[in-house]
Amino acid sequence: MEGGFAGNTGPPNSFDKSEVLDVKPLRSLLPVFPAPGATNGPPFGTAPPNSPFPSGFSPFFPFSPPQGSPSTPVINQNPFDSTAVPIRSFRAEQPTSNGKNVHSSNKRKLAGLSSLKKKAKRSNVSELALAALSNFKPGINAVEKDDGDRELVETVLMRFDALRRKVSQIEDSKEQHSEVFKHANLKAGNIMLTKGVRTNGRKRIGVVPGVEIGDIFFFRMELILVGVHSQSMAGIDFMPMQGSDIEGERVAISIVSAGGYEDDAEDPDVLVYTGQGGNASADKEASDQKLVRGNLALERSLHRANEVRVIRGFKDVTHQTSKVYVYDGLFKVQESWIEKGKTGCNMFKYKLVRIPGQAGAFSTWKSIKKWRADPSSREGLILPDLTSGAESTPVPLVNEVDDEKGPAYFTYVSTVKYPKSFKLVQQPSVGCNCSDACKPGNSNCPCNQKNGGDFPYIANGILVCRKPMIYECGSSCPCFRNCKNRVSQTGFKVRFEVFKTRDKGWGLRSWDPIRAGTFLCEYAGEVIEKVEGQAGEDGANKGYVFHTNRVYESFKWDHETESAGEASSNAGEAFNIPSPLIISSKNSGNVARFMNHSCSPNVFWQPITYEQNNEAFLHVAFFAKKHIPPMTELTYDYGTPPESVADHGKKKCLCGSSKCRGYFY
DNA sequence: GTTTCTTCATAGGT
DNA sequence: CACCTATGAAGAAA
Repeated sequence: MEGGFAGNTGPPNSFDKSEVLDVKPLRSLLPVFPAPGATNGPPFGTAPPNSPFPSGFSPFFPFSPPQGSPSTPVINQNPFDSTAVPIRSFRAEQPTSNGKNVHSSNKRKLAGLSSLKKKAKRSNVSELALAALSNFKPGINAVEKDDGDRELVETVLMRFDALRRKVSQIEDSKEQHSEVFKHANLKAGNIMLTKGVRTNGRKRIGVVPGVEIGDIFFFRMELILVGVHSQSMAGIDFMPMQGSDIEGERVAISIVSAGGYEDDAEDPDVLVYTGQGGNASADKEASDQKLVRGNLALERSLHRANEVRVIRGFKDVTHQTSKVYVYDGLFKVQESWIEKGKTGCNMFKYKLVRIPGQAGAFSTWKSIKKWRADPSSREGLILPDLTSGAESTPVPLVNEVDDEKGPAYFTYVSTVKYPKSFKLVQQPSVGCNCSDACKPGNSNCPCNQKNGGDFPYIANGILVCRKPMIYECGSSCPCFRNCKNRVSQTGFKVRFEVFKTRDKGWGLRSWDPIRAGTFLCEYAGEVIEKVEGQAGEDGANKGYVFHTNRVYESFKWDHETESAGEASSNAGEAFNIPSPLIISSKNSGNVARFMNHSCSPNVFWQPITYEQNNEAFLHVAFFAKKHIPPMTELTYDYGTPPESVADHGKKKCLCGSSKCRGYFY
């Protein structure tokens, strides 16, 4: 995969580095850290117990609500309550004809200017929009900035991504090639750092509180924000060695291996990492690497035997152009040597060995890669595709825990079916006039207008924020099937797996790493009338029902600015459902029927409508609440019945979160 | 304190 | 997709 060269797990030429490079001799170092005999007892406070996979999540703490605001109503009957900042109504300036050349020739000069001057060059529009987005309460104190925990890490990551999605949405709505900010992730990261919304900002050796092995990231900025690796591009992060008697001694504390150099990562427990520098660039030829900066720090870490965090980066299978990073735990540098790289220049090599006893992360990814290539190699496989081809992506059925051969019989259907008699509560709406695909910035597009002017999705079908209702393009829209406003109706793209859980029956998880905001699937099944007079509210459908009229715990997912208004700021995350909907997946359904309940879930639902054959139908769509590592069980909050319908219908909850309500329905 | 330098980024193009 | 290039920001070093 990484094209590593075979057999390079040892030093082929152990010649003295000081002969090749003019460096201070390192052998004067005394191995004072750590204490002898203490090398094999790393603190595994973050390792999930009793599970080969990252085990889910600590309680999710939503963003702090505005001071004194009342608790959020869950059902909001006013669809236009949302007071989002109206940034999309602006139109970007046209670029100058030779804007590109001017820009590049000014590059050198601009580099030295203050950010203020650079900003002044941008259009007022972008500045206004960004200023509006920057106007939020940091909600993080000095202690939390220095040292985090699981809640803080999750909150910071979710707030970053909410902001990034919003910046990206603004970027998408601009005219093409207009002179606006690019790189939504950098802009969002910059705002977060400027406002001090970060955690674990104090550098440290070893475990980062709240960051667990197997956690995934989609931007280098995210690594900085939670203190895993505080270099925005460089692969080696280091810090001063405390108590060192050597002037300016620095040890490596984390490295990123992401394909930038010829690393050897065949063995999950051994990483042969290439030092930094020596690459050819626009103004420079390839050269020998020097024993400075990160390389020197790694050399010191070899002598000091300190723990080094390893983050591995891969091409994201679902978004070919971008990368996904996995925190793979603690390693130690075991040896180093110099060898000639492909350019013929000397490269430093560092052999890092994984400290034993840690939960698997990269090893899980390697297994998945094998299953992808040969699905029949999946351990415990019962059925290669339980959808029988109904979905474009197969869904294997596996059981690795007991002898059960599968769930009770049901018919697989990919979408929700309304009975003929169903009384439509929504008028069919007019389609758009967009010829090929609806454009995010087109304020004349009726589909955009129905969505309140904001295009609901950014690239790759990522949801920007929750809405009272999302209106996708329907069959009367002339735009093509691949219009970006048809995310939920084109079927799921995630490589799911239905598996037998240890204590909750069958469950759902994914082979793919999932970004926050990713559309997962809809809740398929038959729309039914309320069943009266039977045990529990669902009667014979019990356990396989979705109700839109249950009480769902409110949570904050969107980026929230102070200017959005105190009183109604949460209203945008309540729903506007014209009339309650009950879907049963008892007899027929899709993968959603296997999703279990959790009181701190990683998935949420969102109502969506689009029209088919001149009738508008409501769909229940599921989206990822946060980044979800592969093989992590997918769960959503089942909610509670509006009245205490039947206490005997409740079940003991096994979600295990500290926010667990004890029961679910 | 300020500026320059280095860096296993990204996104969008061909 | 394998490569190209424009844009770009953090932190260390100067």
